[in-house]
Amino acid sequence: MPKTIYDIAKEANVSIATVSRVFNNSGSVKESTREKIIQIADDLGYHPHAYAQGLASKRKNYIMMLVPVMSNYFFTEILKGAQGVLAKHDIELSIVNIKQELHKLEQVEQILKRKWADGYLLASLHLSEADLQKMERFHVPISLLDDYSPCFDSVSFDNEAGGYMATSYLLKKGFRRIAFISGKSDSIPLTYRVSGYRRALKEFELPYDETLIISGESMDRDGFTERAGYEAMQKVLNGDPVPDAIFCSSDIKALGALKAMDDRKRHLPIVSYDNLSISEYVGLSTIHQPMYDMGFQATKNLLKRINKPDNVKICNQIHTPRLIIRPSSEV
Amino acid sequence: MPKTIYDIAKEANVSIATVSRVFNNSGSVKESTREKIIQIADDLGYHPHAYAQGLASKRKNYIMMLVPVMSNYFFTEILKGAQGVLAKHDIELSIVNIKQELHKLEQVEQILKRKWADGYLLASLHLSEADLQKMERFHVPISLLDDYSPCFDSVSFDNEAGGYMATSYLLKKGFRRIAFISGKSDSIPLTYRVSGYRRALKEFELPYDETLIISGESMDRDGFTERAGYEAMQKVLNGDPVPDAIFCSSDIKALGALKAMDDRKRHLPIVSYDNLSISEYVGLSTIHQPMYDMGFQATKNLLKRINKPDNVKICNQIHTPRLIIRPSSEV
DNA sequence: CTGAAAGCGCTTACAG
DNA sequence: CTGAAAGCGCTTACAG
Repeated sequence: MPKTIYDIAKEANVSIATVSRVFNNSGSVKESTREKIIQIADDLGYHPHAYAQGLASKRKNYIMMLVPVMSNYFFTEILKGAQGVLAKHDIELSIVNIKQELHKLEQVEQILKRKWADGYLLASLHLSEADLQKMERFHVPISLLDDYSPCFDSVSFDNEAGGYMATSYLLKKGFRRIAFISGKSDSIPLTYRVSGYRRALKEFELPYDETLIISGESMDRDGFTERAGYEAMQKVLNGDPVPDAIFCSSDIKALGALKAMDDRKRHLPIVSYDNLSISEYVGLSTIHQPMYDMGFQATKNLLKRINKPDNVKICNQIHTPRLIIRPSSEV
Repeated sequence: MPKTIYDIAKEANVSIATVSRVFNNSGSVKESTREKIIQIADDLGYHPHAYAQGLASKRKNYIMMLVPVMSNYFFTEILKGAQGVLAKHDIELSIVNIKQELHKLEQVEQILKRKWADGYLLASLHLSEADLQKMERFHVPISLLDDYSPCFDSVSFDNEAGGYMATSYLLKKGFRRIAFISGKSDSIPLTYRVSGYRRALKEFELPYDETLIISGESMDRDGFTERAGYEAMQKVLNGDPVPDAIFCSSDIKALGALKAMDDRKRHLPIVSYDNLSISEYVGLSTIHQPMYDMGFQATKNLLKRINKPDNVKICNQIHTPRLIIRPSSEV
């Protein structure tokens, strides 16, 4: 039932090679026959089969983006950045969700192996360096986003700087006991944020007290949920003495933390992380990261790598975040 | 460089047919040769090429989900539902973002034509019935989610009932002038919600006043943004007289509306729509829709349709939403 | 249990 | 400007 290149060729009295050429704008085809072929293809509803093209040509004009939990609210911005680049290239993009629970590496390998796409954007996957190195044997273009590796193009954030900025802001306002609402303890970005937090403390000649690093119990989505933030904040408020201020590792958790404070009628200044669009509306001070630009850059890197797999030298970009002050820290 | 089925066959001293059989668990293969082949494939890092398999077998074990703006926060739940079904089937799922700005139909057709997947899940696309009918000529399994059509399997919500529930709840509490914060006026779900709103008014023998249907100016993401909600709420508060209560078409907009009220220090009871996870934490009364179940059902429908394209009769499921009361409506 | 061979729907040198 | 033909990496009757 679906038409093939043969149907079109027969109808137009040309060889399939000619039909192929008009659909690829490759080789020169007489204008009149080109028009005839386009016309016939339209009438018959013909469109080249993606798999046949991919198999025959090695070029798929298709890239895949692998991301954990789609709920990363800032993901929308990354996506827009990617689409900003792709719009002019006639390349399709699809997104594959990598589940947190299972072994991430296996899921990623599973996709790469099957040769679905010309290249892959790995976003916020936070694989270990060792795992990332294993990706090299697939010899497929890969571009990292919100992750760093010396072996791949990457666009990442300076999480240490973010942690430092948030913490030193609170310190400068005179707060001394600053709790850090954390998450899964082996999270790479969180580790860096804690480093920044410690550096700020050190600058103020304050001791690092690890009992101030606090997480909730809920661990779905790596503890990046309102509930986990709520639980963590309850612990904070049970502290003796109660801390002076909070640095929270994500806006979503901060929402939970705010509610915990409301419920206990006890309000501590809080700075969080991500600058989701909702944060402006709940008045949350937070660390902003340029997600759109990241998506844009990472996609550009990938295209470059697809076009010249080896000629381009590895490009590692690091973006510095920005502190945004809103009422939540001005209590 | 990448290995093919021929490399494995040669190494194992068998034909490619045999290798193919072990990778498909089809046909019987002597246990010892099966093991040998698996072993060799592992050593050489062989994995079947998705495109070659798809082209040769017609079966791709791949489905695509087409969705507008990924930012639909409730999308996570739908995705989990879909994954719940797929987990046992060894079928891969990817997500393609359909941009709102451009002609949606063309984008969808572009994907369907290329025969990427065994079937497609169209979620919240809200294409017109006429557009949906055009999809039939691709003869490809399609399952609708948050949309209805007599021509395709679908799982949808009763938006009219949702509008009715929210409105009549406010009416029962004694409020009489109820504003509806809307969005893009041609939105199909919004049209139904307004119908429900009107039905509730009628039951209370109140006139329908279309000046109470209010939208913001911002129209990105079809007006489903905090900003649009903020703008709309400003208009509401400028009303003369100011309405007694608000029915808001989405939680995200309600966040903007709440801020507008805070800024004006004027608090009206509000019920909104979606029950995002954040809503619990900001205390928003809202209409809940069973997103996980929907994702689950729609995916089941799709698999059924893929396996028996014609034998299964079209299944249209409609879910009734549920009102959740929280502080925002209890002012 | 296994192999030879045709076929899936394209692309792309090569030759003219 | 155009065609014949080989090839991309698989699957699947068919035959044994």
